[in-house]
Amino acid sequence: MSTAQGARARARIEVTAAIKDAARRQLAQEGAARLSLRAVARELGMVSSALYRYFPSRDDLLTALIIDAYDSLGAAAEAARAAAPDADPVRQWTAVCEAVRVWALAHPHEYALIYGSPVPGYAAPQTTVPAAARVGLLLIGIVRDAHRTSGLTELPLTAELRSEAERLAADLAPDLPPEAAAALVAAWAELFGLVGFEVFGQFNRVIEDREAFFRHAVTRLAASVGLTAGP
Amino acid sequence: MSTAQGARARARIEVTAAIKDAARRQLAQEGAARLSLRAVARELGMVSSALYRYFPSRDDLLTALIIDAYDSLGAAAEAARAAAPDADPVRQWTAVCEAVRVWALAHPHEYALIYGSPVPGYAAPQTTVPAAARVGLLLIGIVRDAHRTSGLTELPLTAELRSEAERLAADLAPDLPPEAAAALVAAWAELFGLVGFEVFGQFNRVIEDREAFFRHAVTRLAASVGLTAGP
DNA sequence: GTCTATAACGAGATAGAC
DNA sequence: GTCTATCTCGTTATAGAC
Repeated sequence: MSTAQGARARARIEVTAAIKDAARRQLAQEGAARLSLRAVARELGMVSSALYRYFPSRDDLLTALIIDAYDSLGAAAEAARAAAPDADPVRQWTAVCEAVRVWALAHPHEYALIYGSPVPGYAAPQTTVPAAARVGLLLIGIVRDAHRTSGLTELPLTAELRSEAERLAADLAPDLPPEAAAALVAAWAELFGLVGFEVFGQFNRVIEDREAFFRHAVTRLAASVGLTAGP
Repeated sequence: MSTAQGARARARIEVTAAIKDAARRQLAQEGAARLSLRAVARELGMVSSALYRYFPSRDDLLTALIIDAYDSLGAAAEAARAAAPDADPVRQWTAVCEAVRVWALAHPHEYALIYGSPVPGYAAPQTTVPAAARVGLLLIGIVRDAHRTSGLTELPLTAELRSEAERLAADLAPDLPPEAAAALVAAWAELFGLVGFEVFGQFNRVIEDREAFFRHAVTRLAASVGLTAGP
């Protein structure tokens, strides 16, 4: 009976994966706002009520897709950092940024799901937070390690922002100077500005060699958080 | 008869505006993907086919909303520049950036329409280009004026990007050094990364004092394009 | 000529009875 | 799970009011 249970569990996992795959295909065609459980069921030859065995509501299916997207992006970014030389924080930074860009260009609809316009009527539950935080935490880790080992270049901080920057540093990385914490959050948002503009077509007819442009921009972002090239 | 024509023309303008207003209200509730001509007509007490006298198709209505949004944002940004001191390019830059942020926070759904995820099945026609370019051209103008009068600080440029940067400068502002042109385009995208993260909720539970944070970030963006404070 | 209303099409969603 | 009756949608053809 353990084999029977195992088979059942395996079947459940497979069907769940098939549902998510079909939903992702629908995401590409119709967008998240029009994601329809019925259409997903139709594509799978199932009846819509059967889907509710796997996802209690459309929003739960959306949540699963969002978490998967964040995790897929996060895994790609983490792998890129792991493959970059340990001693060079700028190389690590640019490797992570480039992995984000490559993933986004390969999965534009999932990118739109997590970094595009919010889906009307949908509010992301707290369960998405850990997956959503992965790329940010990775960037923090790079800067923190560089701070510990080779140090950061000095950064400016206006008086107006001091208390917010101190709160930020306390939350994100207590060992980091507040200047670096504030610069890090800004660079994080700016990175996704660059990626979003490319994925959503704002660079059409503006930039030709987008890869070179991006590499240059994220290198400057690395400098803006205080990173300097390793040996 | 000129009065009769004027009355007709005025009525047409008024009805057109009412349709767009209702459509904007629908945009906020349902999102662009679900914008429905019939719902707009219903809200106005019209019949759906009557709308076709004003907009030949749903996509044309969307296009009109997009152009209006770009123009509203562009006008706000241009007014902010005009109100900032002529002699201080950094103040002008931050004034424009802050106007973009304020407009986006006041019109989140229209912001999503123009800088969020693309609407599935909709391709923006070339007629949106002039309106879409207004903010970018404004930022270019600030940097170009600063270059002419007070000069820019020196900027780096990798060999890899040189040809792209030269093409960019030739397209956008032939009098600007290629370094500044490349930095400008990057800062432009990064600005909308900052704004998008705030409007779309990515800063929730991360940044408290978003206004101070934003001001600090765009001041650093101004430096990244070579601007220095005036007298 | 300019506009609105009626009716219809084909496609798809939805709710409920069975 | 299935079937059906009733919604929605974008769009068009047509007829008539101003």
